[in-house]
Amino acid sequence: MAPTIKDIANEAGVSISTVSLVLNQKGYVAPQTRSRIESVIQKLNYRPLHSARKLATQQTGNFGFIIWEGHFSEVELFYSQIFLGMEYAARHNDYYILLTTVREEFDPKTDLPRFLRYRDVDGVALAGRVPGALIDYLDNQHVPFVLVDYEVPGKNFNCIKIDNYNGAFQAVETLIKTGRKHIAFVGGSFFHPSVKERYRGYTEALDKHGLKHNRSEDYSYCENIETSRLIGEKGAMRLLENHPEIDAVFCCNDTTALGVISAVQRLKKRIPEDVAIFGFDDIPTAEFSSPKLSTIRVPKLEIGKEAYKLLYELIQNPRMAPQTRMIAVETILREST
Amino acid sequence: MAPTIKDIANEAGVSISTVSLVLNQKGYVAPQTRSRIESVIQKLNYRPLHSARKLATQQTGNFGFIIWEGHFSEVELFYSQIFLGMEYAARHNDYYILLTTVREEFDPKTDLPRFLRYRDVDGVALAGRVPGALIDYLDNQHVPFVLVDYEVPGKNFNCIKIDNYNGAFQAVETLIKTGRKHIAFVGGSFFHPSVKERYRGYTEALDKHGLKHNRSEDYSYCENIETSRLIGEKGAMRLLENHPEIDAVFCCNDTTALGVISAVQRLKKRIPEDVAIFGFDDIPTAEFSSPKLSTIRVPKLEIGKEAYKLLYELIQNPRMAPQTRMIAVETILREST
DNA sequence: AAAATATATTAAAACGGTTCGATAATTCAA
DNA sequence: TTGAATTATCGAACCGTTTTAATATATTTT
Repeated sequence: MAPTIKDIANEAGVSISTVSLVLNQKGYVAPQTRSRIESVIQKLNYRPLHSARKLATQQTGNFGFIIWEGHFSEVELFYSQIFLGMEYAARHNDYYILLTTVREEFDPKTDLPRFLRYRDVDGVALAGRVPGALIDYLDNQHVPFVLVDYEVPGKNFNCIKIDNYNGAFQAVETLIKTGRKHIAFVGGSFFHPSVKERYRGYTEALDKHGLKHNRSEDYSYCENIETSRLIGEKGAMRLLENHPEIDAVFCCNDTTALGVISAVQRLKKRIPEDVAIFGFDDIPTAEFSSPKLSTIRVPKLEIGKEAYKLLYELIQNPRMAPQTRMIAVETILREST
Repeated sequence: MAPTIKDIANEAGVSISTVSLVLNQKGYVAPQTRSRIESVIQKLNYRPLHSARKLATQQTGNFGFIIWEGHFSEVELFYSQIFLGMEYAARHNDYYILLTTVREEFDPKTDLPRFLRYRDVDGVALAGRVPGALIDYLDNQHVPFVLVDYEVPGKNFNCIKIDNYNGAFQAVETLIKTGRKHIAFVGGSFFHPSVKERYRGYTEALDKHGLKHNRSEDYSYCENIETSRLIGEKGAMRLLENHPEIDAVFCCNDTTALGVISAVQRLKKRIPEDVAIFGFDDIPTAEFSSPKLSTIRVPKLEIGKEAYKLLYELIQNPRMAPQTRMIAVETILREST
């Protein structure tokens, strides 16, 4: 059997209280006692039992990570990477991250994730767009939570945001600086605040450089269909057929951009000579597409790490005022521009 | 505060033992007592506290899910889907799945996942190829584990296998039946038993139909480089340049096939008229590539579910003899053949 | 030198469940 | 009718920690 705190206490000739104190670095323990206990711990390879510790401290030691079922599969590895970032951060700490998905038609009565029903988490990270009913539930039940890459307009929740506006602005400005005059926008639905922000970055970059004529609705294509890739293909087809003068496309994410690439290639136009293409996210595939995709790198691991940190601080200090943390992005130039 | 078992007992006018009995459906409880207790539980929305229960039963209530760091990112959503399958199965039960990755250069001394170091799991699922040192560790420490989509030659471990041989055989036979005479093979390293099996299915299908001349080494390309996609591109390039007569390529997985597709398109050959392409796995992207990819569907969710079930049985009956469960695959015909 | 403070250790009471064994009431078999 | 078996309930021990408050000793301050 695995040794318990009692075994350590006996072996070291002290009470279990003292062992607990060195375990948690609390109170006063004489230096030589401490080191004696520590060496016994080493020797017996002792680890405190999670459930016992959690029972005593009245914490669960878990954070939840919730994502739309569709997102987890569709948006490639974007959210998986954010999850990994959280998991990495949690490794240096005493928390486990429980990943689960919720269905598109979410009803808190029946679809509440198990770890919420059983109160098995101390807090929750919500990745990407997430059912409003879920957010309301967490808010009402006072479960600490942070929104990751999402926000609720008009509400002041804890969130980790990506600097979508500046990323888009930089991307489009880069396109303009390389001489592109007719820059189109292709993306998903404006339901997602990130898309909105990226679109805003796009338009304001155009404005700054006096390319207002790009801003007609004709130059942008937004639709909410099954997959981002399909949006890219359909969008590129329609825009390029109606407007052969288009010489660059800024895409609202990389998956969409991959769709655009394949459509442009089918139309026998050269990339980047005839049409330059810019993505957003820097998913792993972006580096291996042909041509390799220029994009705005979103540091996904760092986002996860930041989400973890915020959640952790929230647990330590439950009355902390909600805050927003903005994660900077980086321009990555490859072959598609 | 959340109600405890004591609150339920008081409210129902019984002892906590009795409440515990109905909670766990054990022993004898009079029908009317049971229903009285149940309605109190309903009314107060009581849930037993995980850590308390786990402390008492001496179980952790967790299973681990371990995967190479690279795999989780590279092989698209294959393993994420298997994870999801496990998570779905666990939902109807009392287990949580803790997902973590291990580095390529794994050393049990320093890189042991936290939940193993702290003995926080009752069992572990290992997805795909996984460090031998990790398997040895689990075996020595008698941690129940199952290999998913992997096996160790010569060792009799619990595992969930995909029917790679028959899948490959079917795929190649399908190609042959549509008149293809020169069928190439492109894939990753033979380090992975699945690749070996798929190659065996490939060769035996050729043999059965008297296409032995395909079997020269010239018709297959295997390399272990960064990404499967790149393997596909390089492989297709080399094979098609040296052997213009090749009229079909069987790929060891879908990601590789996507690489092959883009190489073939770059060589200005038509798919499937000039070259038919067959994948393996049926990753989500397969349905949205152009042309859409014909492939062998591997039921990833089901694999996860089966892994969970096997692990669960293993916990119930620790002295169960190691067993292998084979998951059947399905041919999916789309546009690339 | 006495009082106050800091250091060191521990016994015992939680934390919220499960389970063993005792006890009592009821049903069954001989 | 009696003894055994079954049904029903509960007290108490236990699971492995943390934490509070008490006690003892050493050190500092007045």
